[in-house]
Amino acid sequence: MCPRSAEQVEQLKDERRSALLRAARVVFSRKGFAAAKIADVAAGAGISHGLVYHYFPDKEALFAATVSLAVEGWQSLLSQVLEEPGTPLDRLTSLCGKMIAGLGDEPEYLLLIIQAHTGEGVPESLRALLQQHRRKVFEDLTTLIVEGQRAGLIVREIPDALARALLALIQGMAINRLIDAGETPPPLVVVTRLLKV
Amino acid sequence: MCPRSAEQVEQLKDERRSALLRAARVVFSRKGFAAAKIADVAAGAGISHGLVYHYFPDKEALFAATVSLAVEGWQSLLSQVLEEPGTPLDRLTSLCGKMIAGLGDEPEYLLLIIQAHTGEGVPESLRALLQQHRRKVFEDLTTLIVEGQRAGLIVREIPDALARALLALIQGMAINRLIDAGETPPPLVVVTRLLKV
Amino acid sequence: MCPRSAEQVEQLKDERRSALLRAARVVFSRKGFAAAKIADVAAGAGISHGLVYHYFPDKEALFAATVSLAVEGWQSLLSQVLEEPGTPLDRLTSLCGKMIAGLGDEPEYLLLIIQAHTGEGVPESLRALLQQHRRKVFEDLTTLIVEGQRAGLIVREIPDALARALLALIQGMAINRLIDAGETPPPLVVVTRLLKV
Amino acid sequence: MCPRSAEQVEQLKDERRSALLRAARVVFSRKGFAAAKIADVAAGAGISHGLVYHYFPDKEALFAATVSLAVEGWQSLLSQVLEEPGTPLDRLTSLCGKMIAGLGDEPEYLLLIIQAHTGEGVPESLRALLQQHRRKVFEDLTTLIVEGQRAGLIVREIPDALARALLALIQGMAINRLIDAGETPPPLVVVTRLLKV
DNA sequence: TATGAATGAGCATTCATTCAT
DNA sequence: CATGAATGAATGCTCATTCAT
Repeated sequence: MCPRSAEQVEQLKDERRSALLRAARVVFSRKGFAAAKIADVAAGAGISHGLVYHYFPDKEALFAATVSLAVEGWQSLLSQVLEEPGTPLDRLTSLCGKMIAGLGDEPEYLLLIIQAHTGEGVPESLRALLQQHRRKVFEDLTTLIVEGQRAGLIVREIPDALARALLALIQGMAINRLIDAGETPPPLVVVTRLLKV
Repeated sequence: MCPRSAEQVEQLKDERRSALLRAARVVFSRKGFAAAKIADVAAGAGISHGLVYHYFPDKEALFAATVSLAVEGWQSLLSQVLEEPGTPLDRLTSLCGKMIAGLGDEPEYLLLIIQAHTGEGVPESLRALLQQHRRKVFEDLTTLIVEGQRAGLIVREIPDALARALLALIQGMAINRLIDAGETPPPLVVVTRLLKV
Repeated sequence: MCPRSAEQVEQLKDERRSALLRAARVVFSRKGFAAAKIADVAAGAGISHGLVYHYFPDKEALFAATVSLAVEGWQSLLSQVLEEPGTPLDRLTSLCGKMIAGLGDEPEYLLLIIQAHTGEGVPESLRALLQQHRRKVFEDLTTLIVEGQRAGLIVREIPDALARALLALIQGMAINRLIDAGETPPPLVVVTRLLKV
Repeated sequence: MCPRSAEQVEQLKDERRSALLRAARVVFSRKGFAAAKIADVAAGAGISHGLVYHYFPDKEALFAATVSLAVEGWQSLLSQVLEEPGTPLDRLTSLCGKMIAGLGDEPEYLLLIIQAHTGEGVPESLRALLQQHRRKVFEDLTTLIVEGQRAGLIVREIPDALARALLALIQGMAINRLIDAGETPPPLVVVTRLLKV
């Protein structure tokens, strides 16, 4: 009845929703959409499987929300880096550093996106979101690379090819992180060798 | 009954086994172990789903055989390249070229290995095989890299880190190939920038 | 705490109980016991689904109460008509008229009784109540019919058969009312043709 | 391999399909769509629940097929009677007789149609089929009644009202048959009293 | 051998019921 | 008392696996 309680209830709901999404990120990224069990996600979030359906209408919606969150995380990371000071190469280096650091905390982001791309039963709307996201990332990367090339800081290869290689490298690192959690990723200086003149 | 017939039968069996494994490679790599349906694989090989069980005892065995084949392909590619003439950098370049070319024909190999690593229901023996494979690949790569560094052809970063980065790049390219079949992979010269001094 | 409040509370409870039973009548008669959702009934009564359990111990009890009410309505209609003045045929005609009129307001009574008869999960006690009710209705009807026959007002067919036919006709009309709400039931004069000499 | 075997297999499939539809008719008519369990139908047909899905894609399709069959049975009965010789009253009497006799063997037909009309989760196409069926039955009955009235054999009430009453009576009898299997339905002569002058 | 009918374990989803607030 | 979050049993449906033909 009192506002405090209502707020707390609301907050609890949000927390649980977040916990669900966190658990979903782990489960979906490791197993893919089809193999992931709602019961696993629920267990990961510490709730009963039935309760999942109070927060998301079905497995597909939970997956879509999880992937959307990952995409948003990427987008915000990207736009944040784009506004940093320094040369284009500095910014690309910062981006790679942040992505690599992110792999430590949340190695699932990239995996999720991969699963969503390749998996079955992924709704078309989600696939469209991902395509759009992919295009945006490439555009931003390519823009930075071209700027860096003009400044003479980045090697004069086809910018698109460089962007593709950079992303492939980061994604590959995410996968290796998942395959072997103990392994340390290659240091940043190795990654940026792809770009430097 | 007559030997000829028996041979033909034997040959037919082998052909079918191969067809099955080919279909399985495609289906498993795209959907993962759990989401792949035996019926899909059978349809891909042009036989009834019941007949699959004349060639493999169960789904797990079919998956294990498929992954083993992929691993063997890698191993043979690797050992073949190691015996090539030329500098260590030449050989590494050749390896990368072959792997990239392979992505065009059979982009599934790497994906399969990833699936096998992360999936559920993968038998321990298969996981062990993969670990061993992984270790061998790293060893060989590292050896080549060290040789190249001694020859002053390869940059003096931690060899293990370079090997890791190279593999991550190739794997990432395989994934992007799967996500967007139309996309052309980055050219070899971009890939080898990771290594060159 | 004060008596006034207690009374009001009591009254509120009664009103809510009635609202629940009214909503339950509609929902149960249209969907049957199994398909009816407690949440639907609660929504129909304008309360939360949890509150239903303050008024009825479980779904079965709510159903039983709903059916009992329908039975009581029938019984009271019947006993009221039996005490009316006029010939037995007059009273039967009056009964049919009231029943037909009732279909307009509350077409669910008969349906409910049918649902209770055929449904699963209906407690034995309820089924017994219905059997007894059925027997009583037949007895009363048959008595009236026999009287009417003695008075030469009702056709000399087996009284039990006439009673059965009359009830079947009324029930069938209730069903058609439910199937097609726009349809007008056959006029009373057609119904009583079953009986008249 | 031999044609005999193939035929037998085909025949077995048809038989099982029929057995399924027979079981479905019983289960659906007694419980309605929502409360009927696929497992019950399967058990009634003597097969496992999984096999049901080799014959019908889902519960809804099984229900639709069951109802369609019932509708077809009605339609064929009706058209058969319409071509019989004799006066319109003779034909109506024959129709009622056949319907009453049918209640003995397959009391579910009418109930099914009722369930399909009132139930939840019934696809719109099925509902349309039923509406159309209903309209056709009314038309045919009304035509017969009008003819009979012209011949002076049937009472001069509103033909539509007579048709409605006749159908309601038959439906009510079907329900009572279901409620109390032991009970004998009213004799034909009582039913036709509705019509005769 | 080859087929596909048959079985049943497993998972997504729903909903009656409970209970903390 | 009133709410709706939480639980878990039940049910539709899928699919790996078996086996009669």
